Amino acid sequence: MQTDTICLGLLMSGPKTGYAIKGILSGPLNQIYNLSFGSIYPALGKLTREKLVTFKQQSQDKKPDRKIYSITKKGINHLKEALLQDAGNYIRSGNYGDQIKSEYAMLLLFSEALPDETVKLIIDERILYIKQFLNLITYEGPLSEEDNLQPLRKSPQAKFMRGLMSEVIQTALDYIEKNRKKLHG
Amino acid sequence: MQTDTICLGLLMSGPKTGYAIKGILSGPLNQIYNLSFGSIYPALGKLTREKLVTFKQQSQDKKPDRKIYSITKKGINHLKEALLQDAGNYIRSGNYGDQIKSEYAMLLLFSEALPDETVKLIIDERILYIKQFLNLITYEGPLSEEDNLQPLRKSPQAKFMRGLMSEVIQTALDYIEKNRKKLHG
DNA sequence: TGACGATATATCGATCTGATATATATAACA
DNA sequence: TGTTATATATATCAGATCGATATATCGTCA
Repeated sequence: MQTDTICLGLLMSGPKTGYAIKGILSGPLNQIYNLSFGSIYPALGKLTREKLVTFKQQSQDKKPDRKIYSITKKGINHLKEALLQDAGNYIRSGNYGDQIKSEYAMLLLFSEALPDETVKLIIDERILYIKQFLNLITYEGPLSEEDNLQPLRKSPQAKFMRGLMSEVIQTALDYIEKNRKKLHG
Repeated sequence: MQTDTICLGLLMSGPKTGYAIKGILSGPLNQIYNLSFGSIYPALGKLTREKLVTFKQQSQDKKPDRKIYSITKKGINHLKEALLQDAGNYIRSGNYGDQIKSEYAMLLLFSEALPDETVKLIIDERILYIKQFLNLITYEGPLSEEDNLQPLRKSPQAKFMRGLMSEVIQTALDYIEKNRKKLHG
C-alpha cells in the first residue's frame, strides 16, 4: 500500500495537517502503521500537484503556519480505486504487505546474551508502554479542543480495530506478566 | 536495531546461509521482524569484512553454491555490546524502534470505501493465513532433513516468544470471527 | 514441454527512515 | 529570572531498506 493511499484514507475522516496525520499514526495507529515526516510531507506535496487533495494555508500569528489538507472528489475516486487494487493484490497473495520490525521482540529473543537486570528493565518498560497504549485506545471520553478526530473514532471500522487491538494487547500483557520469569531470575 | 545485529543474533543458534536467515524471518518470525535479501546479503558481506562472521563455500554439483555463515568470537562480543546498547536506548526512550506497516489492518480501517464482497474476501484470506501461521509456530514435532533449527526452537527465549505469539494470534482469530459482521453484510 | 516453485546469491532504482534545521509558545524548574 | 524541555508545524536529505529483477538448477504438476 502506498503512502499516498494512507494519507488519502486518513483525510477521509476530515481535513488534517501533515503533523496531525503523523500524530494519528504515531498515536492510536502506532501498532498498525507508521510513517515518518520524510514520507508524509512529500506525499502530501505530490497529492496536491495531482489535485487529489487541496490545502488552506492558515497563518496564525505567533504560531507556525498550518497547511490544512482536504481530500478532493478526484481524490476520493482515486482512493477507492487504489484500495480495490490493493485488496485484489492482498487476496491473491495471502499475506501481501505485512512489514514488521519489533526491536522489543528481537531483544527478548536474543536476551540470553543480556544481563538479567537489563532483561528485567526491558520488560518493565514494555509493560508500562503497553498499559499507556491500552489507555489511549480504550479511552471513550471526549477529546479537548477542536476535536476533529471523532469521525475516525466512531466509525464501525475504527471500533472494530480498537476492539481487536485492545483484546490482543491485553492478552500480550497478561502473558508477559505471567511468564516473564522464564526470561530472568 | 541494525540489520547486522539481527543477522549475528540469528547466527548464534548455528551456521546458516543468507537464504536460511531470510527463511526464518519470513517464516516463524514473520510477525516479529522482516528483512529483504537486499538488506541481508550486503549485511553478511560487511560482517565478513569486519571478521564478525566467516563462511564456508559449499559448491554442490547441480545446485547453486551455498555460503554457510558462522559467527566468530569477535562477532559474539560485538553482538553482546550491540544488544546492550540497543537495550539501553530502548529503556531510555520507551517504545524505541517499533516499526509496523500492516496493509491488512489499514485495508479494514478504510473498508468503508470497499465493496462488501471484497471485505469478505480480505477477511477470509486473513483467517486462512492466521490459521496457517498458527500451525507453523505451534508445531512441536521434528523438522525433516538436517534440522539445524532446533536450537532456535528450544531455547527458553524462543519458547516464550512462541507462546506469546500463539496466544495473541489466537485472540485475534477469535475476535475477527466473532466481530467480522460489523464490517460487512 | 512448459510453467511453476523451491533453493541460492546478488544487484539496483525507487522509496523510506531518522536526524536535523527552523520557528514560536507554554510549562516546568532551579 | 533564565533555561530547559515539550508541543505545534513544515521541510530536507544522507543513508538505509525494499521490491523487483537477473541468474542458475532441480523437481513436479499439467
